[in-house]
Amino acid sequence: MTVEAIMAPLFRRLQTTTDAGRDDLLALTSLPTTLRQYRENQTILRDGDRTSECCLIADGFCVRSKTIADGRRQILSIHLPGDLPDLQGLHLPAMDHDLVALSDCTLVFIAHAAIRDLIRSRPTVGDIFWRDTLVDAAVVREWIVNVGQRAAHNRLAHLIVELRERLHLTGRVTGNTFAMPLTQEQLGEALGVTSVHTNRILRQLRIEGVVELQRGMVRILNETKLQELAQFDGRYLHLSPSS
Amino acid sequence: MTVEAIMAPLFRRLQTTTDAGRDDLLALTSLPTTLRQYRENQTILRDGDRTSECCLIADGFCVRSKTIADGRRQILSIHLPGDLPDLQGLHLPAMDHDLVALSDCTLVFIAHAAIRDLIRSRPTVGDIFWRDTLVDAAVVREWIVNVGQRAAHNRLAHLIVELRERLHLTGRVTGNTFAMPLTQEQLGEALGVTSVHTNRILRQLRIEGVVELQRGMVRILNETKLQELAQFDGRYLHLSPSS
DNA sequence: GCCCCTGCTTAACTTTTGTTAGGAACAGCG
DNA sequence: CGCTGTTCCTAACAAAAGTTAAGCAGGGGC
Repeated sequence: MTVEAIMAPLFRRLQTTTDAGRDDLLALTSLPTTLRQYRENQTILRDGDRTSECCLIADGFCVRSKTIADGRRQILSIHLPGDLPDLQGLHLPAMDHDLVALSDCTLVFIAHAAIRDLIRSRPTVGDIFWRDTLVDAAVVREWIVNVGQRAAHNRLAHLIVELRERLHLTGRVTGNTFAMPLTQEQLGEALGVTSVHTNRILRQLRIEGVVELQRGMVRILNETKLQELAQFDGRYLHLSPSS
Repeated sequence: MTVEAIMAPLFRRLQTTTDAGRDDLLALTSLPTTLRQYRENQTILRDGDRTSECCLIADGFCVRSKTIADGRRQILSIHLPGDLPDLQGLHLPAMDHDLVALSDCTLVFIAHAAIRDLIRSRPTVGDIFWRDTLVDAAVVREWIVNVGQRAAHNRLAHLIVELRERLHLTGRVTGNTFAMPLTQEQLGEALGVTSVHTNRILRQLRIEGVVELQRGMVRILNETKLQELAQFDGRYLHLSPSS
């Protein structure tokens, strides 16, 4: 896999969401990287780990999650190709959550030292990365709203729309279908409900002809109804450099 | 109010949580600031606002919140003296949530331009601020776990302990008492439950002799029981520079 | 001192969600 | 091909939380 192919989703995302210059992106390709493959369900980083490198998702889906004392688990965010899910490690030495591969994944790792060097010589890259962690935080804030205030079926609708918007950025939506490789159990952990209840909601949405979820693929059946349920306002994704 | 008095809580916090040098802190005092007072319940920044300055809380409590279409509101985080609750504005031009004064507040505003200049001349200050936004994000992530997985009384206990830990950083806890100036309605908005249910939980905790909340002051009656309920693991606060 | 407003408190009732417990479908593997 | 383990699906029942509707308490303004 070439560096260009690995970095493609990141570049595509940065090109539309930031005003990174051509030379900034080029500088990124010169970073030394280590490619690693992960299997479905494999833990990439564990709560408490101390990291000396950051990872970029070249392919596959990952989640951040936290497990509390009684064994319950909460998924904190879903990460797609082009995401840098542990960029915070640059300034927070210890992980405060797990990073897990949802599907088989291709990740590349970049040493913190190399990133720091690049930022020192090119402060704009630092600004782009800082902004990236801030958008990430904005997504996490909206996640709180979802889990805290919306009814379960609205939550699911909102998550589906968010994921579609973010996948669209890197050209991973075809028609009304896209990948969302979470089991109903994991979906429940993301939404803060049990797997039984997730199943109930999915059935309801299927029967009402809103969306269908099969073998990790979402198919949107009725866009209008979906929008109505999701009440999605994508400003928090900060998709344009000026937002 | 002198610059020193205004910056004191920020300095105290940075001194224990980062390895900011004396000269870095000194450099902060030289930033031009504008002092503004806000009344209880006054909105400081509105969802959608475009900012050209950041604020530092010198005194009082603020919250970030989001209101969804049906009028429900979710509180996303609580901010204390020494916090920079809209530092993200440095790289995200538009607010994606509200910032509201919970109590009467004293804030100072610092122009983005001045901060950017300082960061350019002192990259360490940039690192400290970046880290600050990352810790903020970590707190928000834990908030998801709270709202998503814990039962309502555990949520409240967790919030109380978190707040105490953070207030302790700037010496705002005396014995087993500290300020938490949220109405039961607001507490519900923070925990993702209704005000009626908040009242139920508070009554239960009062009867069981765990905590008492009166006129915006928390009084911890039984530390052991509180810990048991909160299952608090403070690593996510990243209180030491090496964590 | 009284009024008014906000916040607190409670109860009765409804709805949502969790729990427990199965069985069915399906994929991977020997 | 049949075994095994996971995921999906469903139902019956229990618990948690929301809704609605009151009355009460206390502080600020007149």
